[in-house]
Amino acid sequence: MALAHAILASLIDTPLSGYDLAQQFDGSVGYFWAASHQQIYRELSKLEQQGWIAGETVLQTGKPDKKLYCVTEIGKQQLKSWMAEFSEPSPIKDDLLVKIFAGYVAPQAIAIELKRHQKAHQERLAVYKTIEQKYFSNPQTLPETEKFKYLTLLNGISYETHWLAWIDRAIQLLKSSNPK
Amino acid sequence: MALAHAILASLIDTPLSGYDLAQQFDGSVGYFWAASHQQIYRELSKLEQQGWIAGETVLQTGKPDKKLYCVTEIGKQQLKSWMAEFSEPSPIKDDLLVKIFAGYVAPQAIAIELKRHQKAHQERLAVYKTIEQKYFSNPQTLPETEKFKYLTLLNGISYETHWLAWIDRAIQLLKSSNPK
DNA sequence: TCTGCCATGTAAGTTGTTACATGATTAT
DNA sequence: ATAATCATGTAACAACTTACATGGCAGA
Repeated sequence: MALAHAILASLIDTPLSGYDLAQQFDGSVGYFWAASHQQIYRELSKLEQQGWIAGETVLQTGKPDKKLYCVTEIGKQQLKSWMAEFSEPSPIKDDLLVKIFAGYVAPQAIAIELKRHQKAHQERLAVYKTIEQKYFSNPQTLPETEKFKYLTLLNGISYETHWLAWIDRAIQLLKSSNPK
Repeated sequence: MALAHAILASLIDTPLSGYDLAQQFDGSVGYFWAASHQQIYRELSKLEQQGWIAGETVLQTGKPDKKLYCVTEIGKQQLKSWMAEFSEPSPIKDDLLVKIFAGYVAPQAIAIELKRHQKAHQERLAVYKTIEQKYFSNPQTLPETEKFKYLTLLNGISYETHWLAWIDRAIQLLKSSNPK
């Protein structure tokens, strides 16, 4: 359900094409709700059919035509009522944790995986910190809307920090048990 | 893919029935790879067909018969090679963050949601801490296998702590902007 | 010339969710 | 009586992934 609403949320401020949305979902919103371009196009067709969004084809010279979508009144109402609904914390699905739980390999192999993940989380964190410095260096003076976006960014930073701390601990714990 | 392997991992130590597995997935492994009983039964049929596991029907008195599955040699190999594969950090999918990002409701409504989630995370954390005290009160003396399970528990604790800290910050930030 | 970006989609397959179905036993 | 637990599944649907497909334009 949330993909539809994440799209609505993205279209509230500015009309976007499917392509634009796919870009957006590869960053910003995509950091906490990933979606491929195929999913997005499919969802857009469905939303247009339902009348939650309206599309308008824009002819372009030198580039393929694009179709800009914006949210209809019905769409806005739908978004609002979805926002008012309760939601549960989303269940975790994590390969790495399944692997570690299984513990069916040499600790060495796991250590390598841990280091790969460490690198990935460090990179993600660096991206978030850059965004923070660029757009949110002064949180006190942010307008309401921006405060919400800032909160999601803080969540990302907190999340990556948690992972990095845990990985450190994990590496340490595995080392202590395997001195060789 | 990981469901199959999570099941294999669960069956490595002891043979279990679909029902038993469903119970397990509602706790322990389920904390980082959720699956419903329908999914589990479907996956079990598939795994048996592929020859990764072998099922044996056990007649019971007073209870319906059950089918115990154990991992075959092929299954063990599959699990091992999957464990050696690289995996990426799993993408986040979180309703609450989409809602906050959209910021399309009264801050009040969001504050209510935040408190609901706070409660849920507190409960989860309490469960983890209980497990820690019960089974892992002395991490130094744990055998290798148990160390891995302990690590996943630590991850859970770290994760819930991260959420709780973020929620505190979020509530605070929303309050400061809306004194009324 | 080849890579990458712009822009849109289809098709097939896997995974996950929701609802339905059965039937015996045990506890309230 | 009624509800809950044990135990197993089917069926329909929704969501997601992977691969394939097209075609022009800009830059190295």
